[in-house]
Amino acid sequence: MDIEEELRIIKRNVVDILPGLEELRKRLQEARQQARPLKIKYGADPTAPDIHLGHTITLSKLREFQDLGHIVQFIIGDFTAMIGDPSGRNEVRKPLSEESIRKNASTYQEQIFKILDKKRTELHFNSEWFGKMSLKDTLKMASYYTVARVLERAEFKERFKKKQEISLLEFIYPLLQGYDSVMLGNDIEIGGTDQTFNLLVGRDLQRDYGKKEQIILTLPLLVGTDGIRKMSKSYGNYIGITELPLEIYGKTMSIPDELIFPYMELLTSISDEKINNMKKDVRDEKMNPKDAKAFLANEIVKRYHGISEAAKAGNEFDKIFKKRELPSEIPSRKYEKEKVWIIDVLVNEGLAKNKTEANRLISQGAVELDGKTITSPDFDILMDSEHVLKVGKRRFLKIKGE
RNA sequence: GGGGAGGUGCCCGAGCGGUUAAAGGGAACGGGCUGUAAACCCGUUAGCCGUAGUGCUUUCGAAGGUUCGAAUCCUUCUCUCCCCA
Repeated sequence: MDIEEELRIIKRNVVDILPGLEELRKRLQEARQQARPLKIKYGADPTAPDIHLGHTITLSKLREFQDLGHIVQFIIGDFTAMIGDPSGRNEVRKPLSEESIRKNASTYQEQIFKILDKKRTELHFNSEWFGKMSLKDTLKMASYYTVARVLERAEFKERFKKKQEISLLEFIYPLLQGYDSVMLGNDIEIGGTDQTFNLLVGRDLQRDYGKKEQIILTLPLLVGTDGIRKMSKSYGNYIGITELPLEIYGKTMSIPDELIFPYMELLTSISDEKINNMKKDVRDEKMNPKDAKAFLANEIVKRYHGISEAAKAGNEFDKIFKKRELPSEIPSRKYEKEKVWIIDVLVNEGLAKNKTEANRLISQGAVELDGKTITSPDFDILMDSEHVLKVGKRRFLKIKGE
């Protein structure tokens, strides 16, 4: 493949290349001459084991590198997680136990290979080297960086100005992440735009340790389904790649309209041309945004569950929300009693979190039995035949007697 | 070490002796409408009582106290932030 073509693929969706495109081109050429693959580093934090669409932007980029013949160094920050990861919030995150880290890490491994090519992936844990590091080595590492440099980091600058707490550990954190690069000797490191500073530290440290400096690729952060904050499990605005097809489809259908095209660009392999055409059609009102969204939802489900599951999810969604019919599969539950109080059913089956909520749902007209709205909580379901209970628009349950 | 500010419901944040289960916003849930679980509008959001009341219990960092009555006042403890050294 032509090197320019390779660069074109690499550049797609990338926000920034540091120090610049030229360096990247040079590194590619160099690797070709030496007939070696490039090593691409990506660090993951084992605190949130469920991979969601936000992660897939970077993972897909890694996969592209693999398909171009390069090697991915996937590093799990098990050591740093053990001492607590302070990144992000204004609050220091609790350190994780060794056990939960191990569990999270293995979940990670299962999930990343839905996207990455196992044969072209090296897996590393940073406890491999940090576990053995002496205080002397640590201090040496710390000596390479200055307080002023660390304060350059946008987030620190902000918090420093607002006089919020910054722990010493947080200060060192970027160094730890950077030291991973020193140990791995990677050519490129990729991460979200929020990681820019940390990635740059890696570059600096590699130089300080006399290694070749990594080239940095930053990728956009994905806005979550709420349309406001970045996608994150802790904000509950995420779509996980291991979720059920209908869940993924439905959640995608619930994103604000403005997110339709950004999602298409970042999360699917739909061609730019096709995306632009759709954009235009929606703008000219030739296409209903809902249909563009349905197309997107289908693409996403297809990617993680295959084409037939995607079609099924789409039909199912229309059935429930457009035609207001019953879904084709409804969980069912047996009761041995002759009759059961509606409130008890709602609570027992997890359709309401307590009796107060069950009462509220009924008074709001959210509960239907066999298509009829239940108006009073003073109601028993007779277990003479099978009944279909519907709560809200999307929760269904079949109940029957023995 | 000295001084100051503060910890309120899922989150943010008002309240600073009764009318406070606690304003407002966010989020979630429900309803309406629709093009969808978009947007918009409306409602609900401590728990309990077979449904109902001017009902009962629990909640404002923790524990005590003052008072007919406290998230609001006092004491002690605890945690956080800021300033000075």
